[in-house]
Parts: sequence; structure tokens; C-alpha cells
Amino acid sequence: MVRSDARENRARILQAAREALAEDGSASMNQIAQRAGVGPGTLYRNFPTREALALAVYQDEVERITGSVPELLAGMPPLEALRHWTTDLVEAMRRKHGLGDALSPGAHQAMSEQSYGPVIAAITQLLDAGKKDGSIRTDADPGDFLQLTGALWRAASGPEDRSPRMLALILDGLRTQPQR
Amino acid sequence: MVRSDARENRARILQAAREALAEDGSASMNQIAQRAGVGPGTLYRNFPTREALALAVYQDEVERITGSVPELLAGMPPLEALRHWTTDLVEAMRRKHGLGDALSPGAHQAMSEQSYGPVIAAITQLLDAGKKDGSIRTDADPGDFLQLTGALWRAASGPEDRSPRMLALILDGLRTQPQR
DNA sequence: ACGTTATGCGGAGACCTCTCCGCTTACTTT
DNA sequence: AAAGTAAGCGGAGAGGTCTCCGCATAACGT
Repeated sequence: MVRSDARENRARILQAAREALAEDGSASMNQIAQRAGVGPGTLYRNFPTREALALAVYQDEVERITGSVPELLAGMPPLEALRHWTTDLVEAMRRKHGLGDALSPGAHQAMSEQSYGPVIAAITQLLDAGKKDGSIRTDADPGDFLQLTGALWRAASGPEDRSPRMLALILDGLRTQPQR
Repeated sequence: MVRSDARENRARILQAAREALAEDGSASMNQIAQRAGVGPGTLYRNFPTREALALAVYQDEVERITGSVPELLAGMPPLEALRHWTTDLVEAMRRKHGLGDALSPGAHQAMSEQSYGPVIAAITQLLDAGKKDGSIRTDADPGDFLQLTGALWRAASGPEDRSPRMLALILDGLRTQPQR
């Protein structure tokens, strides 16, 4: 059974985090807890890491992005779809400050299936489409790709945005046929 | 003029950090300062970030790695040299806990030229050799490559080491001619 | 040798992350 | 309605990062 106050607290935390992160991307966990009117303990029990919180706050966005895969695949070849999708993802991560780190699974603990799963699933769909039509090498691994995406995010946050060039490089590595 | 006590303090900090990091890779900055017999302020004045300190401590190692480039290039084709070099780098970063983050320039501030430069220089040498003999595409950027190396490091720290597969992918992206 | 000066010291302290645990309280059972 | 119970709360606090600034003192001119 889920206690009613627990449900309300969770909602209030998400609301507070949404506001606080919108105002200041680097709002502290303490500030968010205070704003939500709960203790730090409650915040951390609901969201063990800052990343888990950020991911929950932006879950709509994550869903939007992961959900756009079929549409992309319908309208263009797999490799192009993958490029667009990844660009979208990186763009969203940059806009929503703090989301980026959430997608580096190896860094700390394995992310919860809940939030890490959909992203991997989306990548898997895209890669599989390319493997099926022969444009993407069959040994491409979704986890590897996500990991590299983390580097893209970091690159996009820098002064000069290297990410398009880096993405092109990665995609060329995924190809079966050279396109150069 | 450099004050003598300043010079000594810097040396003592490096010594203490070397020992402390050898014993426990996640030794706190405070612990290191205490061990060196200086205040936290002095530690942070000499090494603004944990990464700067780690890089200074392992500078020999960094020099060894960056210095091995000519030898590698003499003994094998550029792409192979690049693979070996990068594997070495990732391996060293994994062994010496805490070095890895130091090589992600975009993450926080631009790294000091002193420490970031040699690594970029080494990569530049390797890429240039490949560009010259036509095996590496001419638009390959050393900064991009370093950034991707950061992802490799993170990948190597995880439970399963994806880094060789990821490196292969990146190198295939750098190629001018397909090799598959 | 002796002031003068400004370089560098280092600890107090602001603020952070994250944990632990005694108390509160929503739900269940009778 | 009353009592039982365990889920959940939240604050105290341990330990961390990093800054600021009054004070000590090394280097220099005389």
C-alpha cells in the first residue's frame, strides 16, 4: 500500500524541482527539499541521486524523444533517423540543464530500469532498423552508443559545439558501407 | 619571485597526494591537505581542482604516455598506433583512480595549457601521421577525439569493459577507407 | 642589520551531499 | 471506535568542497 502523504510528497517534490531547476539549473538538493517543504531525507528516499530527480522531472520530454522513433524511421533511412534522434536528445539535454549526466550509466550505479530502459529501447529500435536493411553493422551495441552520447552532451556544453562533427564520426563508425 | 615556503609547500602537497591517492584513490582534498600539513586554502591555491592535482601527481605517467608516440609510429601504421596509444591511456586512467575526469576539458573550465596541452599534442601527432599517409580522414579533430576518450574511460570503469569495442567503432569512423 | 611590502598561509565558515534513526501517522484489523 | 503496526517522515549531523581574509613572514632596498 502506498500512503497518501507519500504520494503527495512525491508530487510536491516534483513540482518544486520543476520550478527550481527552471529558475536555476544548479539548484541544490537542499533547496529543492526546502522548497517542497520536506526534509532532505524524504527527497533522497524518493530520488536517490540528483540525476534520478532530473530524469523524473523531464520524463515527459524523455518520453517525447523516445516516442518519436517510429515516426522518424517512417520518414527517412535508419542512419538519418539515428542522427536526427541523437541531435534531438543532445539538444534537449543541453536545454534542460542537469539532464545530461543522468544518461551516463556506468559512472555511478546502474540506472533504474524505469528511466534508463526507455532510452536504451529507443536506441535499440534505431540500430535494429539499420541492421535489418544492412546500413548499420550488426555488432553495434546500444549501451556503447548511449555511452558515447554522454560525450556528445559534454561536447555540446563547451564553448564551441563540437557535437555535430563528433556525431558524424560516430555514425560513420556504425556504417557498413563507406559514404565518403 | 617565488617564495621558498611556497615551493616547499607545493612539493609537500604533491608528496602527500601521491601517497594518499596510492592508498585510497578517493582520498578527500581535506585529508590530503592535512597530510601535507597545510590548510585547505593552500591546497586549493596550488591546485584549483581535484583533477589538476591528480594530473600533477601522475605527470610522469602522462609524460610517459604522451612521449611514447614517436616509438609507436615508428613500429606500426598510424591507425594501429592510435589504437595502442589510446588503450594505454585508458588503461592508465583506470589504474590511477581519478585521472580520468581530468581529461574531460569541456566539463568544467578549460584545463590549464600546462597539462591539457601535451595530451592534445600527442593526439595531434597521431592523427597527422594518419592524415599524411591517407589512412585517416583529414577533418579529424584532436579535441573531438579526446572528448570521446573521456567516454571510453567511463565505459572502462563500468562492470563490463565496453571500451575496446567502442574504440574500434571510433577508429572505424576516423578511417578514410573501409576495413570491414 | 633593519624596516617595508606584498606574497602566501591556513583556519573559520558557508554551503553542499547523503545517512541514520526516533517519532509520527495513515491504514488495517477487530 | 480503538488499538496495532509498519511505512514514511524529517532533522541532526558527519564529512565534503571551496572561499575569504586577517596575519605571518620571505624577499628586497637601504
